[in-house]
Amino acid sequence: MIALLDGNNFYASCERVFQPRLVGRPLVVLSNNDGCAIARSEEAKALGIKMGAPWFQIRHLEREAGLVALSANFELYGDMSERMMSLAAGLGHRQEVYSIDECFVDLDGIPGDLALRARQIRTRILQWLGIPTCMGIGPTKTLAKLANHIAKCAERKPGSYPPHHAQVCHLGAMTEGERNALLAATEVGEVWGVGRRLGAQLRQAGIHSAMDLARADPATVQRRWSIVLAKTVRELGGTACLDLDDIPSDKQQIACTRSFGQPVTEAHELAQALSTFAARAAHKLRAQNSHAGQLMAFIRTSPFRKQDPQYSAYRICPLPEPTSDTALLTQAALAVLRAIYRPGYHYAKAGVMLLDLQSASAQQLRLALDEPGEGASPAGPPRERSRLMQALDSINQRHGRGTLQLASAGTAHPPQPARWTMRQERRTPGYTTRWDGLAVAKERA
DNA sequence: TCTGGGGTCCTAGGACCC
DNA sequence: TCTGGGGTCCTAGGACCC
Repeated sequence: MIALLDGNNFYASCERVFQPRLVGRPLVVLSNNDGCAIARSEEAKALGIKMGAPWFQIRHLEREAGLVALSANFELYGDMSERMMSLAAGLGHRQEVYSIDECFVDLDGIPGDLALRARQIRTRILQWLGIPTCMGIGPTKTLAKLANHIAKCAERKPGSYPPHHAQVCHLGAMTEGERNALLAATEVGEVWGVGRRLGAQLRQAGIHSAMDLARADPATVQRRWSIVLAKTVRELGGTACLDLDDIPSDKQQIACTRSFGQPVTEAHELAQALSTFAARAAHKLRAQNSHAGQLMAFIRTSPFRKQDPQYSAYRICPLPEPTSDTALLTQAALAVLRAIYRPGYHYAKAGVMLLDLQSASAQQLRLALDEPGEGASPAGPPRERSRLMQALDSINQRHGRGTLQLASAGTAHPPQPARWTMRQERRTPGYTTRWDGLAVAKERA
């Protein structure tokens, strides 16, 4: 059996832990730049706020319905996530952290009543961390996901499923008839791996519920759609096709892209933004001990501003040899910028992607046929560069991101807000991640 | 005025190989 | 009339996930 645990309205729940006054009130967490709603409390959902709703379209609810909106505080959510995952790991022997608020746990070899155990872990996470969760248990990942969906709906939407499945739903501990009834009551679009497009196509083909899909012929599904969907069909039938991935593999690409707080027109502003993004991506790259063989950078105007002239361009820059050096990657990003920048546009977004990633420990060195020093890098001897990057990372780790950076990323210290930096007007403190953000239990008199 | 960010996997088709 | 056979690698685009 496999369990899937996820945090309810995770970002909103994280904020409520430190601001209990928000409990019971409609609450949304906004994307970067306070652009749109990316998490909603149950009360906010009840107001009809959709996932991804632009803030400017729903902000009237602040006044009319007491809606509270906060800027996303990803540092806090990441830290809360780690705490939740370490508690969830107690469920079984192997855990796959699937996203910031979800994990699969392998329950094979765990004796006793699994649903009871799940409820105990759930209670512990609620008590120790303050985050409400739901759990689904099933013989495959897809069924565990489905069970989790049922557990959530049974709790929130009375009448959708039998109430005893609320919070914890164990598909492996019920009769076939009971399980089939639950699958038949579930829209096919709710199945993991069925998105909007596939959902519409399946309904057109007369497949409306999860039960219909489970009963479909995998070979036919594979011919008509894809092997991915055929696996989903088998998984719904109880045959495991997706392994638990408990040892995360290295990323194949690393990106840092941002929408700007305000439109940007000048090349030097874009250069500062791209420098910052390249440095951040390079840091992630070093964290997984990889090198990048290629770098992609792009700049673009806003597709939402239809009255403005539109421009979007990117270029891929092959690197002379794979590297994770911030200076070399920044150089490449700025070279791309020089090639694609056109004056006269209101740029709204830019980004850097690192591609062709490979292990740093198995590096293919360049054969230096026509160069003075063997293996010489334009920035200096590779080993010293590597130590320089280690020093950079440890200083920034200790004193905070942006303490030490390249001059091309901006020279003001502390870094000043610029047109390209994010708007985050409603950000809460780093309650668990910064000394100056510690929650105050009681003010001194 | 105002619309997020970061990933994965699969497929079809073309280039190229012997 | 008749135009091989079998394979790999790469890329762009589509679909999905949270």
